[in-house]
Amino acid sequence: MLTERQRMILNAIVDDYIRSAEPVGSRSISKRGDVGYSPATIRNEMADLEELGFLEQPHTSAGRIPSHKGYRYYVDHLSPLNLLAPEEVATMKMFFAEKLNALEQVVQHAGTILSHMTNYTSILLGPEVFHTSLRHFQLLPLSDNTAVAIIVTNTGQVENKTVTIPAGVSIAEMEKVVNLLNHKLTGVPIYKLKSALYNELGQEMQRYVTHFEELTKVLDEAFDNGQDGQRLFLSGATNMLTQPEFRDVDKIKGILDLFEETPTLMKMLASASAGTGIQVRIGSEINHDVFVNCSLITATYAIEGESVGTIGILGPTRMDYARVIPILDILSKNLTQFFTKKHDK
Amino acid sequence: MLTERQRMILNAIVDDYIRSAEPVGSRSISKRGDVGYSPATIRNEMADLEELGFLEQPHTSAGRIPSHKGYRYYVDHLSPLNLLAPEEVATMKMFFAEKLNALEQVVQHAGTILSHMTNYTSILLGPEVFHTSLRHFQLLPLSDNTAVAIIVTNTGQVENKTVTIPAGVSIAEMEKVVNLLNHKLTGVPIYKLKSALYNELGQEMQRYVTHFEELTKVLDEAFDNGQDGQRLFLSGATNMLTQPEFRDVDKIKGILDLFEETPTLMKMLASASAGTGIQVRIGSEINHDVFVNCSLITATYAIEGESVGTIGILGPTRMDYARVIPILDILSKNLTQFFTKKHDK
DNA sequence: TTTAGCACTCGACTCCATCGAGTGCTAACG
DNA sequence: CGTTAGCACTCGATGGAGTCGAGTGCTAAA
Repeated sequence: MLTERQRMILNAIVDDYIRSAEPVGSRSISKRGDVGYSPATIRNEMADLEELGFLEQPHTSAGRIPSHKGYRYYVDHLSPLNLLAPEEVATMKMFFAEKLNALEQVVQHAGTILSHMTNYTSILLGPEVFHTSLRHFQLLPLSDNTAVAIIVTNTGQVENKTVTIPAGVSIAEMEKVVNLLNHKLTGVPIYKLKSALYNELGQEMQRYVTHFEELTKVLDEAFDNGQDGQRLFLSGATNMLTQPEFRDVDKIKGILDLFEETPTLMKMLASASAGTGIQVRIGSEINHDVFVNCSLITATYAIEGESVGTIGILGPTRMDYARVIPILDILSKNLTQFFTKKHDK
Repeated sequence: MLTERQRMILNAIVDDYIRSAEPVGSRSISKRGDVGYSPATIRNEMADLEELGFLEQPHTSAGRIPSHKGYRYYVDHLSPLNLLAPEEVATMKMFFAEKLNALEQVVQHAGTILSHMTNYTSILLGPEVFHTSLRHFQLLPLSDNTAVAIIVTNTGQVENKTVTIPAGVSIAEMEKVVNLLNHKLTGVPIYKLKSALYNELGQEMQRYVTHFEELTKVLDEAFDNGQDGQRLFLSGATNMLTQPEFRDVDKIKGILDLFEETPTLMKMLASASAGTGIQVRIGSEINHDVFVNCSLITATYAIEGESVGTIGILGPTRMDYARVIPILDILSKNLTQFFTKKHDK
């Protein structure tokens, strides 16, 4: 589709623009050395590239900037992953050498590392409870009509919820049910809890328990891990402010507003997990008006081969892809390795 | 210190400036009606007020703006709490009528209500675990050498931590200890757990258990609720961006950066809890460079007479004190009432 | 003591000239 | 024929001059 020379020039322009955030002129490309042509020649090619839709011109007498299509081409043809400085790779490795116990803490910490290393905003989804299984269930009375339901997963995540106890249900009764559940449901994946409750245990429970219906309602409530099944971690939100394209308060407002809408961000990240490997979404590909000038790069991490969470970097479309992509790649792989190892133990 | 007329004029100026965010001239004050003097007279008084340090002049031919001292005077002499619209009070009442079980959720929700009602940023400290007591303790093995420690308080808060189990300690041994602890420590305030563990139980435990030292280390770890004792909730951070004084990205950057530093914010809020009732800190009184142009208004809420958390509103010094103060007042009182009632049940 | 009148100040805004980076086109060059 | 030098042209950015007007301080009269 593009000649070798066009490819080189487009590459050079995107590269330059990523560095400078200013429209790139033919002269500066010519002087870079890696494209050995005169400004005039480059100008001709630039005109062609613009016609093909890879470049844009803010106004007649300015240089060119990459279009979304231009970025897309650049990313898709990015040279075999750029090498990171060894000390940076070391930083990431070291992080996993640290003794951290709580799964979610590890993910959160990974987020701050990401945002610090890249100077962009990191958005991560914590390990999905979905694919973990029940380790222990408990119902602890607090007062006459409330109790805390506690669910512990095999990964050590603890979810809790305060539930209301229907009038007439005795503590003894509840204990019986809880014992039964622990006996029968330990090891069952969290997402199967509800169906297991109804299908397999329903009858048995009905035999032991008088207030069957009320109790299932309580358990329903306890097992219903709405959006709490996964936690969202955001780090380096203010890095957005350092980007010249967002120096304007009005432009940044919408973005920061969205940062407070956890569910929306979750959906955004979750929709990525379908694809495998590193996924790059540029501008409108993110499907969010406020992010038209942003790019989102995501990767997933897994436990035992099953993808359970997502790590992502959000920055301007003029993002340093060549640097961010390998960072995400390494970090996600390390996370997977770390969790899998931990899980096996 | 000030004449009645000076007080009125100062009041009028602060009032106007809060509304308009623009330097206030003598003419506009004269036209307000509540101060029945000509611009010339008011000009004279304004000159005096400036000399006394209550007003400032951005430049010679501009109106006056209140100085920190001016705001302070204004706040300290604020007329007996302004009345809120009944429907606003109703909004807050309604919120507490809702059936919400988890304590922290209530606080978090209160934060969003605060920021929405005021259009400023709300910062709240969740109920301190410190003053709650142990309801249940549990140690749940996950793998050969790790376990989840779960602490449930009488308020239904659940804290959990993954701990490492020293080699050689058997599960049976651990269970013995946990049973003993539940038997002896239920009802003990969280902050006394550690000392209770050492002083009262040390000897008894030593009798039953062989790996005494290793086990206390584990329990130490479990009971050590570092900064997790309290949770911070921030809402409406982007409301800051709508304030004309922060239209500049450089000015806002520092503020938003600090918003990501949870521990700093915590200290900031906690230092308020010393005072009772509503506390207003203006500009430099907050003791933070980035907040020189901000004011922080805080109130505390209590459980059983003991103050356990703080709710606060951060906005520009040019904040609508007359509105924010009663809102905070009502909400904090409602929170106290709500928690106390809930606690009694 | 209060107020009307007035000269003065100074930021905000508009207009305009200048500057320069970058372009597109044409013609010359190897 | 591809490449390049040369050149006129475009257009945003920059900066200075002029104007406007809100607001002041001071003086003198009511």
